[in-house]
Amino acid sequence: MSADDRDLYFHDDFFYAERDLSLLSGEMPSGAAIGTLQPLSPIMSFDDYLKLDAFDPGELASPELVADGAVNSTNNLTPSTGCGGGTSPASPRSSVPSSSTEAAGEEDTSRRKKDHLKQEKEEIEKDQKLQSKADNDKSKTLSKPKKRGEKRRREPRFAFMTKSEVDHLEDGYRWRKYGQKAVKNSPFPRCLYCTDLHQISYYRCTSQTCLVKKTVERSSQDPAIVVTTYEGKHTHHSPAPARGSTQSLASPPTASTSFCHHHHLMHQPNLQCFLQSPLQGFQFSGCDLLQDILPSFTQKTQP
DNA sequence: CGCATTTGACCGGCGC
DNA sequence: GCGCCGGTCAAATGCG
Repeated sequence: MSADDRDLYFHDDFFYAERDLSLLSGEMPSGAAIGTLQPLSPIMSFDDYLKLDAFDPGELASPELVADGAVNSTNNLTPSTGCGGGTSPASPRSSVPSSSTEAAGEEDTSRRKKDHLKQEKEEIEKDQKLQSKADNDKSKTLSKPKKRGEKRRREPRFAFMTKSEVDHLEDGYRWRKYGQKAVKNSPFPRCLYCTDLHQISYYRCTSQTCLVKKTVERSSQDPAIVVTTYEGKHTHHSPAPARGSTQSLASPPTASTSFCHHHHLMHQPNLQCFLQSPLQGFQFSGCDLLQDILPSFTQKTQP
């Protein structure tokens, strides 16, 4: 990335941390964390945040606020504050609590209530599941012993946005990819000029006792931005180092990048006024073009 | 050889 | 009730 590119994305008043950079992607020459969610302390880095013992999304904010797009209430896009203007509030390391994934959720309160009610039941089921899983261990003798009927537990989630060339950012923990899907949630379900789908990757912490999951997707606004959504809480203190190197943690830039050249070319110039607010989500400054291109983001409704 | 990734199939929730 | 879609599983494959 060139200096010009940096200028393109980072305004004077938009804070980004080089430290996060190096942490998040060792091989990234000049990539930058465009913003990391910072619910606790504006000083704490992405890395610190993740490793924090007290790291508990459920405690960072009430479930109402954190769980499943709850932040939506504060995720309204404020129409603009002038490009450079920067009213980028407060916390420098601003974040996008409710990224495309979250925002798209748009779960209503009833649904969250449901989830809440189910939570206890599901937790029991989950424990049982884990138990049986441990029992079965490697002896998966049965072809499909998995009981799929059980409902999933919805952990509080939160998202980080990071400008990175790699999809999977190194956060100190080991992750195992267990799925990848093309999502339609994106404002660009399909590129106008090609048929590439906006894809999302699903990762799980490799620690057997840790149930933390995360999803990684390219920002719908800027393919150069990686939106990482964490779900759950690490139950272990020492993140296991990647085997060998960071290779297992960070896939090559081209490995599973979901954006197409068109996106990249088309939208980059429009993101120069891209701002973030920790509590208010995105802020677009004088980016009419961007709003035209991202109607679903600037407004909830999509044509 | 062991672990990670890929990828198609499958499942469940939700909206219409 | 049906279809869509997000999320997960698991066999196949790749890689160190």
